[in-house]
Amino acid sequence: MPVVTISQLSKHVGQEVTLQGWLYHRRDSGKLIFLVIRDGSGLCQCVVAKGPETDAFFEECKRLGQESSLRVTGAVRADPKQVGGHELTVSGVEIIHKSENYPITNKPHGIDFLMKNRHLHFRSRRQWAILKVRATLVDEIRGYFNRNGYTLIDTPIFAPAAGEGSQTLFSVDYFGEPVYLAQTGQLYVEAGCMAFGKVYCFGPTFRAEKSKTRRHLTEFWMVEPEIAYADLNDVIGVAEDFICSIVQRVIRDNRAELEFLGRDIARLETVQKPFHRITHKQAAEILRGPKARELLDRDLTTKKARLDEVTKLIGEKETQEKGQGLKEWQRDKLVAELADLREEKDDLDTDVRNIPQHIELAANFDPDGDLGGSDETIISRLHDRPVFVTHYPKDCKAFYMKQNKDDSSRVNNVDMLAPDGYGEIIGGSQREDNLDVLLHRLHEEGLNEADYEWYLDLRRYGSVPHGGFGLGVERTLAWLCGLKHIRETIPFPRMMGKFYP
RNA sequence: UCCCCGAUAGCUCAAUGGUAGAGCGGCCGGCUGUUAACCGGUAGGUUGUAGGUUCGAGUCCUACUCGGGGAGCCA
Repeated sequence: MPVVTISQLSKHVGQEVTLQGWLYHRRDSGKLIFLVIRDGSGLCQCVVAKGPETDAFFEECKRLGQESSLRVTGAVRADPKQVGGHELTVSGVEIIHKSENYPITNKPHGIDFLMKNRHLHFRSRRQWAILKVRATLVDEIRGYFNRNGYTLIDTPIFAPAAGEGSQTLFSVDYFGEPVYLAQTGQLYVEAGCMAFGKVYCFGPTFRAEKSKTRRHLTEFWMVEPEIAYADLNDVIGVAEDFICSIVQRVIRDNRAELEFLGRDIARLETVQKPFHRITHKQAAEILRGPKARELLDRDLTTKKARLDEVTKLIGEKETQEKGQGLKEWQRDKLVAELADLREEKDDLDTDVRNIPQHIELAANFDPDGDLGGSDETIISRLHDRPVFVTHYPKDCKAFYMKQNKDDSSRVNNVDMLAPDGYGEIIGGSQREDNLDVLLHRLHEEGLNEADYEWYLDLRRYGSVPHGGFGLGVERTLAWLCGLKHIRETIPFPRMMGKFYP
């Protein structure tokens, strides 16, 4: 009997095939058993009817625990009502392993429990869908640069103390000497572009910042292209083209997953060239101006109204839930609705508490300061496409960024803000190619020149204008999938104080 | 580092300071088309830890531990 994957079932309608997978869900009804099988490519309901043909395994199937592994043979039937659109009428079952007491059930679980069971958690549909999109995203990242003449340069993960300066890094004992886990491959990739013209590095990167938010991981993946003979405009052009390419590829290859995740695909389809381009000065004007104020005032009013509404709904549903004579499914529905409402209420509570501060921060925004998280959200929400913000004050940026020739207080850098408040997913710049200016900036930042000798060589031997950017894979994926929390975007998230499993 | 919230059965949650409960999951039984199936039965607890207040603490107070969210910092 041919072994096929569930994703290929449409080619085998009417035929007898074998599936090999795991039991995702089981229901039985006396003389019928419904086995929903998962094989990594999809889900398929397999029906075992009591009869002479199924006698050998019927009773065993009835007791089979969730996530038991098995091979199922049967005739394929198209059935649009079923998950995946097909159903198998079972003629044979081979049980490989009986699983008992699988911890993750079809009822709601808390996030702490799910994260402790992450090694099992990503067997479930939603997590599976997210990680399928991740695989496409990663493939397109590599594909985009490979197609466009970039050479992959792998940069070291053990890095000497000299990084970008201020950030907190993880320290490792390296034969008795302290080294650090790399927080960027950027300086190395600059060396690469002088050898290969256009290069990129792609790998994990590490930050020891004590950030406990839905946007932070301590270990995350970043791709960093670097281009010789490029100015800021060239860098922005590549970033724009690259983002469009990623979005189109994911829409094309993962429409079903995005739909399952409830992502508004039409919203993603609006990601087209050209993106908005504003300078940091223009951003400051927007933040301090009436439009930002109006947006936040409107936000506060609607959120307050919704908070009252949600609070009232919770009260009503709690009363209903305590009432008598409810069917179980009615109670389940209420419990699920209550959980959602309580979560929404928590979010609204924090928003209502934070918005007045955001109003303050925006109104008093320092034109010579960095954009805060709330400022980025305001800017991105006032635009219908991704926004490039350029020319930040040099004091809040890294030493290697190219000083602007018209305004020496600014640098030729760019941050790209994703739509819908997903924040900064790209940060890049043209690099300082003048040795004297670079040395001056290095000293200004209080960095040790000796640590950077090799890097300074790049400006001594054939220095050219060049630049590049870094894109955070997990934040990008959270945006593409419309997720609230970055921890779902990576198979085994590493967060402050968490490294199991 | 700072601020807010939380911890009760394997899981999700209840319990005006007064006898710790329900649903799911497990186990046993019933049902030929179920979709988080349904119906009946059954086992399952040192209420995060340590103190304190009280006749009496899951509930109030203090500290700690762990978790969630946010600020700062960042992709």
